Amino acid sequence: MNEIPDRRRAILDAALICFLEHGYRATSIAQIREKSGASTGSIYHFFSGKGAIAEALFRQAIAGWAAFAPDPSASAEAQIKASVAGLVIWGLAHPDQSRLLDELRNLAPLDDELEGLRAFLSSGQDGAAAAYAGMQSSGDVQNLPFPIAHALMLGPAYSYLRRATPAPPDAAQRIAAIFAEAAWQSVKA
Amino acid sequence: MNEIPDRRRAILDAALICFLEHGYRATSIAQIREKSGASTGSIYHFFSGKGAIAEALFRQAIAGWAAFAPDPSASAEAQIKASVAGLVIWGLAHPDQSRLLDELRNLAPLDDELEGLRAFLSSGQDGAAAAYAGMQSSGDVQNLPFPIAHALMLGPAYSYLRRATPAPPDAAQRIAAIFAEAAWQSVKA
DNA sequence: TGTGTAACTAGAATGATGTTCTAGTTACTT
DNA sequence: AAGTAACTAGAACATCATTCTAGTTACACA
Repeated sequence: MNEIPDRRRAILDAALICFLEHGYRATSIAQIREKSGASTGSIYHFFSGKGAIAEALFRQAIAGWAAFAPDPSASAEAQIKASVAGLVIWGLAHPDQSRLLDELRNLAPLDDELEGLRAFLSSGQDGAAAAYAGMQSSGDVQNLPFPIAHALMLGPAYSYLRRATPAPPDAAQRIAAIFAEAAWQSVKA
Repeated sequence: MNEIPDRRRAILDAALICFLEHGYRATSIAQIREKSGASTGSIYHFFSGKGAIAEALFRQAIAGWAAFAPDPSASAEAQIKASVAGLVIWGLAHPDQSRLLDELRNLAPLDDELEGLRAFLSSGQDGAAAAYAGMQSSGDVQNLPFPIAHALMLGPAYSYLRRATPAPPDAAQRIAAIFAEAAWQSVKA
């Protein structure tokens, strides 16, 4: 079995707290070192650098959102609405992690430290593009270039969550429904 | 007339080139120093730091987009469509500057160097909120909280431009029309 | 039980960066 | 001609991510 060493776990926990509190850039290795109790050497033993720590946390956070993944056998409308609503509901329930994801997603193309994240992100992009292509060929959605369709569907949710504050579940449901409906209206055939 | 080389302008020009080429974060003061021919001291004489240079360039770039500002006497539909289409057309004509604006806009809330930019951005946000409130009270648009309406209208364009490549004017017009139409459909009463 | 090897840890050294400091030099006013 | 404010230069400084060197532990195997 793959047991995660305590040190590695402690480093990740400390880094998550620091990243949520001060953001990725403003967090120094020294802060992570002090909060985790690990030494510089230990940190660089487990991770190739600050970017690799962020990447590990990114994958961990995205797992929380993945629970809302749409059922591939559902209708195009249901899949798209579920994707968008799931993103909004998860984001409003975990605004800190949501903002961290957004920060890292935007930083990745520009920051060489986050090169590993770029590959991970573009693979996710490929999956979404394939799913949209399927809906297109069954005539459920408009025949748009994927970058445009993607922006139409998820752009509003990303943009909103960037500045959103925590919301109680019922309010989050209402807000999610607005974005889900708008997404579907924007791309439906 | 003594045509003294304008140090301030040279610094801004050099910084713009560096920021467009490597991004804000990856640009060092040393690079700006070398490209502009100014010394470190000169740079810090004219600007309080790297963030202040970015802020000056940000205001300069936004002036280019402001040429597309909608006519306040037009209908709500025309104003909203003009705003979104203008953003997309300008962004596709100047992808470098557009990406720089986006980068700085996303970095501002997280980077203490860019504190000055935060005030500037939130003042712009206030103006947009007031304009939307006016359309709301005349019953032209849905009664949505402004952060949601803003995300619905401009989120897709922001999201698209972040990854877009230069496009010829006719293609840009077509793409802009898609986003403008979607924005209006998302918020119209 | 001893021994060798790999995993792990520590913290000092390194190199790069943004910023500040000190000491000038230039331009303009009176 | 003198004074002063604007400007310039580049060394000094503090902080950061990262690398390096020298250990210490855990554990397989004799």
